[in-house]
Amino acid sequence: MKKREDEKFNAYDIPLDDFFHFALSVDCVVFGFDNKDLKILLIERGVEPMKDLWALPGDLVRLEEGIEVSANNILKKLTGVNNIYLKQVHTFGKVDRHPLGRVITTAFYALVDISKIEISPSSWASQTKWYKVSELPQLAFDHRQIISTCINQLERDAKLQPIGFELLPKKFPLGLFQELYEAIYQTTLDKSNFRKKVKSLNILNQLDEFEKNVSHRPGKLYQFDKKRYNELKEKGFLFEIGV
Amino acid sequence: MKKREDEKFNAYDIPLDDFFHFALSVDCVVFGFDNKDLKILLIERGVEPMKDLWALPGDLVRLEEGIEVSANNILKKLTGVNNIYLKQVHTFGKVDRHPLGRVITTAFYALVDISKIEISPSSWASQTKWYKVSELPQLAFDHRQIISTCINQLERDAKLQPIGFELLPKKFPLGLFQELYEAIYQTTLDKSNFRKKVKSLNILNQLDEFEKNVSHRPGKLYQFDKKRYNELKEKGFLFEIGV
DNA sequence: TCAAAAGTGTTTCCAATACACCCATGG
DNA sequence: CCATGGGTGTATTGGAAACACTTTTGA
Repeated sequence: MKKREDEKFNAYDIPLDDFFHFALSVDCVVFGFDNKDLKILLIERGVEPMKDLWALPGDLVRLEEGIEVSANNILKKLTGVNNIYLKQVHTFGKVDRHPLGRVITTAFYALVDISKIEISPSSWASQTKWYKVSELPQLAFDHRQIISTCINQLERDAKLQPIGFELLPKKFPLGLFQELYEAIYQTTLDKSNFRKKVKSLNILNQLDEFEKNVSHRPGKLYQFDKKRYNELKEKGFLFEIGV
Repeated sequence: MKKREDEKFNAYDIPLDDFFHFALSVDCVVFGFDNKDLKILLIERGVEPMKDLWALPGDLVRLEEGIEVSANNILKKLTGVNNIYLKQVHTFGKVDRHPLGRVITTAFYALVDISKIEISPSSWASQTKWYKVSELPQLAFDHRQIISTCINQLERDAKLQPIGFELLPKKFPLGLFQELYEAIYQTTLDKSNFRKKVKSLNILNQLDEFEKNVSHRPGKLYQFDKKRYNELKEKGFLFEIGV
């Protein structure tokens, strides 16, 4: 890092060094889908400030650490899994949003297959819990707003990208797929029409396997065809699913 | 601002003060529409680093200044106009993206009516110029990437929101409106169908005025009906214009 | 034999698309 | 009188939406 003590900069003629006193944090809105509900993973903070309040998993970024790397590290700590699907959504920078100083935070959302993930509380989290998006507790900082922004973004993204696959097991019946979209859009969809539409997208592989241990006719299992999806995406193809 | 010299924080057990050495900047991708082309406003940097290179208008954020406020101030300086349409797009935080230290930057795009805006170079800009998006010069920092991200975002937004109105004069003929969307989507659209679609959205007021001084049949002028737009938006109405 | 969800087929209807044509103005 | 873009009408078609129906499993 260069010396910069007596340089001037910027339209205000303020010593350059005065600008280098921000902290940057990363907060992750981790979405999961479970039992017909869209859920978010929250932690109970184990450190000050706002100790014991529910909050988003997040952390301060170190000076030599990239933002995306930092977000990935948080999820690695929490789930043990690397390279979870992450999308940067928005940066929140209100002057007084953090009691310790000028901390701006960049919010990401993450999508995980809730059935495959084991959560392990870490140093800054004394507890973790999946909350339904409709039943969130009181939250620290401006995390309520962050969540709301991320939910909106997820809804918009879900309409144009086959994002849902990240939230489901590798193999899944179409009924589950539909329930997921019903949870995201908070609505109900016509079964027949939903199936026709999804199949017409040509990004699903039908398997020769069936659901097990269900008290109704077992559904065929499907798999996301990522290769085919990327081919179509190249061509500018749109994937409108649901509403 | 609180004392924090000897507190500890965060999973890494690093002194808290070590985290407060980021700088934050704001960069604006200002879009305008002129003569059938989508254009971006660039400045020639009048200050180090990267002096004399073309770059996005932007500045370091002061510690006591909000991010959005900072973006607004930049545009105010540049155009003399307050409350220009601004949208936060993405935050870029690569560790080595800035030669003076760890500077992360939040990118916004702005939409202006190019015919109503007078640009005045300010302290950090020795020159300003509107460039076609297809003919950009060499750019400072990672500004090429920032622009590319903002163009993508604009394209996506234009499909779902009547963003185009910000780029046009208050009163405009439908032909101009169509040309704008053709510039954004880089395609041509069928005149008759475009008109039908736009009119069916019910967010345009037809005026009793006509274009002047054109060497062809003058077109009727239209105005954006913001009130009606907001009503429909409340109801979750979608505004797909063009492709 | 009942509940519950899988899975399919049909009809209706609207909106996207393609395309042809006429109109008004300046030069 | 022609080039230019404004402005309108119509036929076709594909897909969205609504809804009825059959199938397969566990309990």
